[in-house]
Amino acid sequence: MRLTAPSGIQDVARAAGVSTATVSRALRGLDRVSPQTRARVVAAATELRYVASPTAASLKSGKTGVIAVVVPYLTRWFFAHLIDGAQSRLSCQGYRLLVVNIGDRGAHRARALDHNLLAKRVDGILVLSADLDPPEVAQLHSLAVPIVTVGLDLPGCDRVGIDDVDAADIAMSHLLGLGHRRIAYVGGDPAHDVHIATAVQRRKGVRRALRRAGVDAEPGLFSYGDWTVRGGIDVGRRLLERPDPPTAVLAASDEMAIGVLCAARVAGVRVPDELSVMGIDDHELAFTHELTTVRQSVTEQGATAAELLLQWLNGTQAPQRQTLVLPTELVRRASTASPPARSPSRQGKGTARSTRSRAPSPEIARRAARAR
Amino acid sequence: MRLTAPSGIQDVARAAGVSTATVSRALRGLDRVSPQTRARVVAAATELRYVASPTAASLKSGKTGVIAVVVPYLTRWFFAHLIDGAQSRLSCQGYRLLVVNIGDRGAHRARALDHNLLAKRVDGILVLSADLDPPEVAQLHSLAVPIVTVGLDLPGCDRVGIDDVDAADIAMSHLLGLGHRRIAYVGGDPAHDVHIATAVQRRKGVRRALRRAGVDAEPGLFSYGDWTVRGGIDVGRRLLERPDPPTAVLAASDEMAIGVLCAARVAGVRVPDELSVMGIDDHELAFTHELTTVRQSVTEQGATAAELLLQWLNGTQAPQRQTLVLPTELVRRASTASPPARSPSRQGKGTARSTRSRAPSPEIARRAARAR
DNA sequence: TTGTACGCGTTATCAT
DNA sequence: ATGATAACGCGTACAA
Repeated sequence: MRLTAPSGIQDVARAAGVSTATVSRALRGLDRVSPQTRARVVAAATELRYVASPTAASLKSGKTGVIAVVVPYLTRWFFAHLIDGAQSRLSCQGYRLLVVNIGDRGAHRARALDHNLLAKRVDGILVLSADLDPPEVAQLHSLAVPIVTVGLDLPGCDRVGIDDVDAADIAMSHLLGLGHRRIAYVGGDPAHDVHIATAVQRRKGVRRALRRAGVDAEPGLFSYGDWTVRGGIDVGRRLLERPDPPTAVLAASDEMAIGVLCAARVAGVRVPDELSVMGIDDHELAFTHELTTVRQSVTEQGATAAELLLQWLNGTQAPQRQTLVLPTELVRRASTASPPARSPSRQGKGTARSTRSRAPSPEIARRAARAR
Repeated sequence: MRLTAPSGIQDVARAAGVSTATVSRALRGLDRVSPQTRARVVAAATELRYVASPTAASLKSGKTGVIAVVVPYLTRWFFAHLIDGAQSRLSCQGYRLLVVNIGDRGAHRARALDHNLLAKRVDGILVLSADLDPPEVAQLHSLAVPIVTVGLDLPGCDRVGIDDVDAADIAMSHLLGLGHRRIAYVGGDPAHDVHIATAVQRRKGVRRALRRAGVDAEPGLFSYGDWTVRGGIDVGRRLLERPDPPTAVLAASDEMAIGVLCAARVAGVRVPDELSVMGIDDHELAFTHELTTVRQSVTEQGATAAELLLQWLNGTQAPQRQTLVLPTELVRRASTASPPARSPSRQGKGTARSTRSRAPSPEIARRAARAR
């Protein structure tokens, strides 16, 4: 009952009339301890408010019960949900979660990932869509603990993610299926997120859908944003100022799509009457803005990654060194519709082919419909 | 260069031709080590890629370099930003951050806060607006480490927050200043967040502003939400279905305000022409929805709380056991305007006094203007 | 300024 | 099923 001296394993051993070894075994639920003995030990431990020192336990066992999650941002929707998913799974199994925020390129990164800060401190690592360069990856590997990633490939690591090519294809096909032909794409900058496949993959999906529909990919309608609302506003404004604005915009993230929506509002362009807008993610913002999008369950990706890591740590399952692909799904809302009847303000210097037919091809329609 | 055996302090001592004690002193930057010796030791340590085992160091020193942040949610805007602010400050000082998500009332809470899981594991605790009941608080105190809170009072702990009464007053005064008299308030449920002052304080501010303006607080216009968009939608719909709907709605959070906005859209009520809506927070959603709100810097609150904790841990400053109040600021956007000209559909069973004059009193106008 | 030696509080190995 | 004891790897009085 005294608060002064936290009791140690010896105190419990004495109180229960057994050795420290038995206390340790009994309290950790190991076998080869008689029920009566265990009961006595547990009683004594409870009485003395004994809690094993995790530091001492780690020193001997080499296990810390801590998993590091490496992320570039904490506040963005995508990362907050990844962390949340991982956290819930990890805490169920008694693991604790250490947040490593490496931020957006810069001096902090080196410090955050410094070998010293993580060495011997964590049992495993979750890399959540963080764009690490080779030296940084090497640092993580030098820690010699299991690593599972979400959204990027790391040699020798399990990976969880969605099929980004397909997600973008689904989105684009939805717009094509509605009859749009002048569709702008606001992607992630592949020159920025060098080692993350997302930006590249989603653009690939966009091109695939266009190709299948027989629509030329006009370079002027492809632009980059920084995945944020603010970035979407900038790109959206530029697109709407064009002499031959698109009838639809697909953004690689909901946040950028919302930015485009804001730009349209400022420009007085009605959505979806004059402009269709859609994103990818199904962010909370997408719902409140009635944004059509392609849903991915980010929380589940985080949880799945954690699950893989735990299986590895428990020895239940060896690393498979391959990607676990989670599903995506088209979510239709009010921000997309068929393009306006052919307006007179068209036929700029744009595509050579331009629009050919209003009705979507059967293939496109089927594809656009399949996700739901 | 070998990856097989991580080198220990003895290896370094041998390589540098000194004792382990000197290695320890040299590497941690303590004095009483000659520059030459230190250089030799550092060289040897670098060469051998030596990193002191944090577990062993903790066992001896009693310090872990880890701070626990206790939160009820990870993904909500408010909490993600608090964590972000705290994290950036803590990592600057070499502390690491352990996330403790206690969730929303239920079995998980007990487990997450269990003495065992935290005992001897962290040097300090940040309680970020988590609604802990007395037993839970006792558990935290039993860990015998410094605690700093954001948004709630804990006996003997420093606290960081905003003046919630004032924030709500500013918001309400803005609406009153615009000429609104039938103003609904969507608050947080004080019966739910029992130990968090926010819900109570903000409602107090609302009442204060109404009283100052000489407007009766009609009970029917006061309702509760769960701080989420979804909750705001429900409340908003009910408010708009009333025979005598309000001309303005103030929600205690931007997320609920956005919900009201969604409800208005569904009901075909134009904002701000027919209904003014405002929130409190300055959430990212507020900007994209052009929502008028009262801004609080949540990131800064997290950072400030971390700073206080660090001062305490470094012995720079003793705990002051008082609240550090951060400023708030009115942000005018397009969701608020003067109420529509007296419509014929009014004069229900409502207030006895009802509207008295269109022009706001000088006091109200002054107050509404002062925040910016 | 530097080295020696003990202890931090467990867990794991062995013997019983 | 249980007990004795040696690590685990470092920090730090204290001695030199």
